[in-house]
Amino acid sequence: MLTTVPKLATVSTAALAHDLRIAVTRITRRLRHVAAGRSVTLTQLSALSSIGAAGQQTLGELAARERVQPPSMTRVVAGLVDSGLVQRSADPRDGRQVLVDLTPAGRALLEEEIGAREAWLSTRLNELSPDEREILREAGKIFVRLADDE
Amino acid sequence: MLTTVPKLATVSTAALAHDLRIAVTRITRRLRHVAAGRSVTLTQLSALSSIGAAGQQTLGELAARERVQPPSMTRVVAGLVDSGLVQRSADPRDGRQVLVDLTPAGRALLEEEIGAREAWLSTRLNELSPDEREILREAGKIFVRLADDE
DNA sequence: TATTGTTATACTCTATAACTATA
DNA sequence: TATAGTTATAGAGTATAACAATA
Repeated sequence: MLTTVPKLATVSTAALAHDLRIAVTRITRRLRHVAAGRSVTLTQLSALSSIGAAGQQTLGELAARERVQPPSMTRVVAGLVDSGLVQRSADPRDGRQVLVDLTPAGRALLEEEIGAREAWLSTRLNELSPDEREILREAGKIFVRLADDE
Repeated sequence: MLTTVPKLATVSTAALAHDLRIAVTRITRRLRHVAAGRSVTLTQLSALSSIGAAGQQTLGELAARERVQPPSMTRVVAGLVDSGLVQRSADPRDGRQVLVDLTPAGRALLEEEIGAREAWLSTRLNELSPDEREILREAGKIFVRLADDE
């Protein structure tokens, strides 16, 4: 069951918001649980993905892209550097800034992660109908748009 | 941008899984940020919602329903009890068990939260098209189903 | 003086292991 | 001995405040 007041769910945006909060909370819990024990955490994977998508960038840019505060990103990057997946270098033009980029190992892991068809979520998605997958594909785009909203 | 390898996103389930992980990570981050400073956290709201939906139940049942381990639920419930939103009582038939239920304040808060049209997510959802809201409604159902999957 | 990033600290969320109370 | 829940502890994820280095 998705909501405490099922009838509202079909008519009210506020109820949809409530249902979505619960749904997102639960799926996140499950994804983090499944991710436990893997080589990178969900947060690290998200950062890795952003670096892969946008290429070498400053830590501040990466924090903004990931919508976290700089101190949080400092910690995430430190973990990735420790794992050999990301490298830091000084910005030759501005000594205050730190440039981050994927190492070859980081790029390999990112691609392996994308291609990991045996992953829990991939398996579950394969059990869905094409229509349901299309819904999730569109929902993912909307979520990212909402998350990026000012 | 949703993925590092946009072309794959339209053809591969694995890539969809990756995109969804990122999307869910980001929207969760945003929702938690928006929730900060409110009276209950997302986790507490989720538990409150489960108690509201299923009524008085044991702590173990609630933990199972929320898909967390009992120690985690002990802490969540302790916070809710401290806030006066949930009450605990001994099960008269089995002294080992603890029954939890909403207090009137808990029920009121849950309903207020559901009806909080001014909330960030509600506002954003209202800016979407009806079709987009329908996608999110369906996606929410699928997420809950996936999260409950064995 | 303003900006970039780091360190220190704290709070939420969750887990496993060890323990207590009851059955 | 088995079960329900709690306590102790730990790790991930995030934040704000204070600081250092550079511009």
